[in-house]
Amino acid sequence: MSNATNLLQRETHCKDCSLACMCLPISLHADEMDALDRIVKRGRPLRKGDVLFRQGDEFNSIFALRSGAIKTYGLSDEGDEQITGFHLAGELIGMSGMDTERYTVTAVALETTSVCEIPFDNLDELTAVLPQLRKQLMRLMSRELREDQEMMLLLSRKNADQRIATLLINLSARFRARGYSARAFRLAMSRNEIGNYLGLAVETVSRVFTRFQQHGLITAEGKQIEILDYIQLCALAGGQTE
Amino acid sequence: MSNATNLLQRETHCKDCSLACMCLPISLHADEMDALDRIVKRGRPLRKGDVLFRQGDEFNSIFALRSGAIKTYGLSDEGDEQITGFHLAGELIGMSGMDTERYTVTAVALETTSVCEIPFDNLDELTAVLPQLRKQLMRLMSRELREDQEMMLLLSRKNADQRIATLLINLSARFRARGYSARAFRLAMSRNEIGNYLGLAVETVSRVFTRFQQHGLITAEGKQIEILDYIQLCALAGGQTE
DNA sequence: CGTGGCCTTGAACCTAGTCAAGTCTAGTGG
DNA sequence: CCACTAGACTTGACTAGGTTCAAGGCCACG
Repeated sequence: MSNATNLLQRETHCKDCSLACMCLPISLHADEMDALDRIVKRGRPLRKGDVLFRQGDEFNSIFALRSGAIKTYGLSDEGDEQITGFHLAGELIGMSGMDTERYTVTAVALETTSVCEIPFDNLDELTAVLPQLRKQLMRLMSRELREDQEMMLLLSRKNADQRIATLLINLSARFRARGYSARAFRLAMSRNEIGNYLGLAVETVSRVFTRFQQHGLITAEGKQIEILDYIQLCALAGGQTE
Repeated sequence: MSNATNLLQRETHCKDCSLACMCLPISLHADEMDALDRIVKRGRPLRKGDVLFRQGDEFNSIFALRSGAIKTYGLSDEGDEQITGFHLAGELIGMSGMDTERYTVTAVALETTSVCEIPFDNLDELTAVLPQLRKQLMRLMSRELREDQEMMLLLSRKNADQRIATLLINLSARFRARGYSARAFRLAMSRNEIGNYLGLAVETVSRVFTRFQQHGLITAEGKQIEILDYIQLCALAGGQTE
């Protein structure tokens, strides 16, 4: 509505978006991308701590992250939060709500974050006429299934060291894919959130970070991480206990 | 090809299938169901131990289970199998292969099992013209995402007792949904497979079963299970340690 | 400069894993 | 039909990795 918003909207069409290559528009033609673009809503950025949607809210849209980072969490039976994922630019969230018509998790910004809102009914109609879009939506859901399976493997098979190593390698690869350094980056989430996500106590996370530093695998100053021994960290993440 | 196969095929159209209400054809009209039916292939039943598809095989079809039970597993980095799910009649499997064009898990029959093969390219074309089918396919994927999230919660938050209780309650509900007894049923999987799936050692699974019996929650004779105290088992599965 | 939140460190405890027998069961062949 | 065997299951004793509890340090922000 304001000039600022208009400016923001004008700046960011799918065809100009550097993330298009990993987002929904993959392999759409220019006119198809326009059609997609027309249904996308781009609001003002979220600030750290802002809620994008709440578990139980009516499911109307899925969201593509344009920048920043989001955590999603559900409430466990005891009422405390269980983080189900950390999401970076180019990723789609909210899809698990499709089944029940309500979001199954809450999504909160970990830092200043801008998102594209994609009303699902419109998207659904569009997928009927754009096979490539349909395919990509399916692909993204399928990929999430695969990632969840890897997470299950991590949770049921890996020890604390391996879990943290896996997370670091995973983040590193995702940063690289987005054009950032794979070697040095800043964690958007707290130790507490890492522990919650990986099924570890905060204390354990902390201890593993110190141990990794003592062994010269990484340096960690607060949230600033540098990977020193990528090879060995990979090996750890991969499974074998060195 | 044989008479037997023809008979089998004739017997089982989607519109006659008792599982249609939880499978893909939900809320399709008769003619739409025919269209779906035309692309479905129904082969001879699998016997216990038969492989439906292998991790790494080219992804061409998804499969709907008509009867029996299937386990899916991936190989962990150390090379041993990690079971990612037990699947019963009416469920769809193979969808996580969509992303990579290869199946990400191996699917093996736990008992005599018949499946409907649904070539994905045909299904995809059909979803362009059948909005209800598209919706249902999305829903099923979305549901699987939600179930995976619950599994992650189980693996990162629940102790051995709660895990086993959750599995039993979950199976019980699924049997009920299929018209079988929710109170007494036969497990298709071994203790080993249960442990593998839930991230527990076989010995732990065994101990929990005995403990549950001592506390009068269930009886277990081999794979035959009877739930004696549904309420308390639910409470356990739900989270609180009684 | 003080406060609160986040992070780190230490010590004790506990759950589930591992190792090692031993039992039960289903399937096989004499 | 029964004896035999391999695999599945159970049970006990010990161990280890991670949680919990408790305390103290660090940093950012008012």
